[in-house]
Amino acid sequence: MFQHHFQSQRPQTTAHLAQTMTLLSLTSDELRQQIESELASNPALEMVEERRCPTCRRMLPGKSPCPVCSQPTLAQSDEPLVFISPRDDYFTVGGALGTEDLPEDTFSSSCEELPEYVLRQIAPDLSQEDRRLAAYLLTHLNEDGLLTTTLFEVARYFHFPLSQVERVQRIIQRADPIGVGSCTPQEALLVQLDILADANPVPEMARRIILDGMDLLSRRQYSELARLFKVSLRQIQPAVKFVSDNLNPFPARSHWGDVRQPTAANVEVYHRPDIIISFQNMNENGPLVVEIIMPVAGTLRVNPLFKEAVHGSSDEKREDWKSDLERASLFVKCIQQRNHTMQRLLQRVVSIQKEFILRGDKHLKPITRASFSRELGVHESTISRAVANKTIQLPNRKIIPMSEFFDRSLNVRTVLKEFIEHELRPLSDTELAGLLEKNGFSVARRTVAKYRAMEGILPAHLRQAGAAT
DNA sequence: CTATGGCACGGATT
DNA sequence: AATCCGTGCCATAG
Repeated sequence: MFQHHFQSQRPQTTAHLAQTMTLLSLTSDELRQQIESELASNPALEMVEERRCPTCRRMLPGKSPCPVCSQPTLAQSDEPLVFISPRDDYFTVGGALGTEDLPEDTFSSSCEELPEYVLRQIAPDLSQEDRRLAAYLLTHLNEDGLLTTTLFEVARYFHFPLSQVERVQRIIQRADPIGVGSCTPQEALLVQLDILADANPVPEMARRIILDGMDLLSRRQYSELARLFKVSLRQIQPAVKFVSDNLNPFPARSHWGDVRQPTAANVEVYHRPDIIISFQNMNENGPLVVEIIMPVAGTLRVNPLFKEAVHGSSDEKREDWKSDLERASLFVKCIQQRNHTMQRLLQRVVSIQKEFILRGDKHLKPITRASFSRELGVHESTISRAVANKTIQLPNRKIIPMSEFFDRSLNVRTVLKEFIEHELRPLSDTELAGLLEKNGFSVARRTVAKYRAMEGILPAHLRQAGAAT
């Protein structure tokens, strides 16, 4: 039914469908490459710059007010606000379109708002002069929230004494993503540790392993670490756990992978999300704003002048150009199709998983891709493609793979973890299964065991009793 | 006998 | 069509 409508509305070839499918499965970064190469090879395509929001620099299609920071409009609807957001952060840094040669960590969309966010927190406490300094420092952060220049450079640039720069840096480091503006991950950890130490007891080993064992720590070579300090593995264990649980060497980055067992290789860390969810106007009670990133400097369209010219001319080139036109319009349609699908998908997903987004893992509703495909009237595989390989940034700056929205067991695992954390005596898997059952999660005993393993929790007889946090 | 981990089957996902 | 994930069944450890 909808399928028919869908196809008759767009009487395209199978090529169209195929291309849309391909585009759908691309991440924003890959999409950028696609668009760039298409743009370069096809003269009929052009990019039109959009108007920018004066405050947040987002590009706004049409004349709509900025959906992210416009205060008054947009009623308090419960529905999330989903829109396509062209972001050219990737380009402005390098100046040119080819940014391939830029180092990985030059910039990222996720840190665009960070400087402003931090500055807003600390600005009231700063003098005019320091504010300028802070602003400068904050524009030299990489995507991890670490400084890309040295304090010395900055001091020289401003002709300020180094001590002054250091003072401002210290203030920045204590602002919200604690440790932001540090020069190294190590420094960030130390700052975080200091701040935590004010309020809570911290393992005395923690400071030492960060200070002298940073190298080994980051490579998770704990036994080496123990040897370095001439203590047993058991003795440094609490400190290591403390550090990995509570500290984050990349202040702007959501999570530091999962620091569990020494499970061999590096854990994947995400940056440059494909989708960003935030609160409208940073208001925690406001509606959610969902940006689907289009990593280009505007909107793509068929160049009307080119079209005109082709119709007018009778060159022998005319046939070539006609095919260019054809291809261009096809490409644009595909992009639009992609965006449309993403938009509808996100609208629904965010609306359903709002609790999860706001309150955390426990509230994830186990939904399936299949149910969405029915709801949106598209094929299952369409949803799969749209979800696969994409990452999404939550309002709390965590970046998670989009597939997490469809994790069938995350909520159960989280609750399970809580039970085990709060248990008074080590509960067996069977008991845990029963406990979960009572709370509305019906899982087999065998599955409890699997989840435990997934979370790196030891079996009951190896856990020590009465672990209260 | 109880608690767990290994293997394999069926449905969901890709 | 190939792969992943939750579960049931069974062997093994305590």
